This record gives sequence, structure tokens and C-alpha cells, in this order.
Amino acid sequence: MSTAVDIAGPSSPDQAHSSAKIPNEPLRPSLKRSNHPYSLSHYISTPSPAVDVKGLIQPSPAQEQRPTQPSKPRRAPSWPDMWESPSGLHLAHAAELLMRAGLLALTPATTEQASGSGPEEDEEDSSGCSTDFQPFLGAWFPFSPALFPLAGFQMGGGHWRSTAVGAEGIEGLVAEGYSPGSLGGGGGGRRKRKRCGECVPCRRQTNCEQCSSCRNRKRGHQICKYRKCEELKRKPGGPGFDTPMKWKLGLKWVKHLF
DNA sequence: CTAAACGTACAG
DNA sequence: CTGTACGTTTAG
Repeated sequence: MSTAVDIAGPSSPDQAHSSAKIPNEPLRPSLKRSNHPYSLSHYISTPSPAVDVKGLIQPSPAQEQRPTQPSKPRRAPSWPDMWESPSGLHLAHAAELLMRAGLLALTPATTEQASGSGPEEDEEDSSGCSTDFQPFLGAWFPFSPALFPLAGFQMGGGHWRSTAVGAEGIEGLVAEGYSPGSLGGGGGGRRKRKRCGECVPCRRQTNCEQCSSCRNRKRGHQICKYRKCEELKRKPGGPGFDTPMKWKLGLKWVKHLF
């Protein structure tokens, strides 16, 4: 009944008492209202060639007790899949990079385009769908609202606001975790950002108790590596914007399409 | 470049 | 006050 996703990583009875700080739900009320069409377990059972979510969630193959599922229930791909799945994130990240670089213009996409007609292609990430990608980019952006505040993004238009997440959700994110003061732009006082609560690591409920962060928590003062928010892993905007390899790969792939 | 260590913001 | 965890610095 619980909608909370329990991503059992390295299973250990100990991990039940993982962190007192992060309970069984996203931190912010606004996040709880996120209307994800699928549970995380769905994504886990939907392999992506580009982003190894399993690896992310289950760091140690030895721990992996999952019965292999050769015949995954491959549903007909839909837009929610595209932007919710690891693949979607991957592409959206890459696309945002292009936007930041001014290489990609935001094409206004109608909601019908977005929610209605998805590509008939498979959601292969790095191969096989190199065609017809560009037209979709414009439609993608509005659909991954969480990504933009995650990257310190502010959208002026707001086509997407009426789609997946209400404006309230985004504004909540911006207000709570990404206010200008918290982005380091506020001069002296450095504020701490908060975890997004949306990404796979954030949704994970338990510490692995095996990673260096878990084992070295007393000195390291760090959250479990597998729970470290994807957004917090990258630096907030700015000249020294750190681009994770995942982004770089995504960008590379997007560029090859043009 | 990565990871560890540390300072400290933040929440209870 | 205490514990957790983000941000920064430092070491390897």
C-alpha cells in the first residue's frame, strides 16, 4: 500500500535503521505530490543502456538477488517514460547543456504534442533512435520540470507548468532549495541546498552501510553514496559548472544528432 | 581526478 | 544540544 519506493540496495538488516534524517518519503510536501505515473520499481525493471540505474541502486552485484528478468514487460513507450526514465533524464540533461550553450532553442510545444503522440520508437538511448530526435527536444523540455530547478534553472515561459508538475511543485523547489541565497550567489553566507527528493538516490530509503560514506559516517559526515542526490552531486550554476560524465556523454550523443 | 576530512548549516 | 548531511578543502 505504501507508495514509498524501497530500493533495496545491498541488503542488510542493519540498513533498516539507516538514517534518522531521511524517513520514508521525500523531504518536501510539494514533492510528495509529484504525480509520477510509475513506481520506481518500474524503472528498475526497465534497463537503460546509457544509465545503469541498477548499478546505482545496487552497488554490489554480489548482493543482487534479483531473479533475472530476461523478458521485461516492455510497455509501449510513452512520453512519461521518456522523461521519467533514466534515459529521459540523460537526454534532458544533455539537452539542457545545449540550451545553456545556446545551441538549442526552446521550441514551444503544445500539450497535445507532449502528452499525446509519443514516438513510436523504443526508448533506446544511445542507439537506434537517432532520427526524429530534434523535433522532440522542444517537447521534452517542458516535460521534465524537475530537472530545471535541479540545475538552478528558471523558465520564463512556463509551458510545462501545466503538464506534469503544478507550478506549486516547481516553486516549492525553487523557494525551498534553490533560492538565490542558497545558490551561493548571495554573497557571504553560503547556504546549503537540499536534496531534490525526486531522483533515484533521493528516493532510496536505506543506507547501504557498505559504501565509504556509510562506513565512515562519523568522520565523513556524508550521506550514503547511493543516496546522494543527483542534483547535489553537481555544482550549482556558474562558470565552474561541473559537468558530470553522464552529462558529457549525453551531450556528445545529442551533438552527434545534429 | 577522486575520496577523505573537516567546518558548519540545518532540523529535531 | 545533538545528529545529519552539504560545501569546501586537502591529500593521495
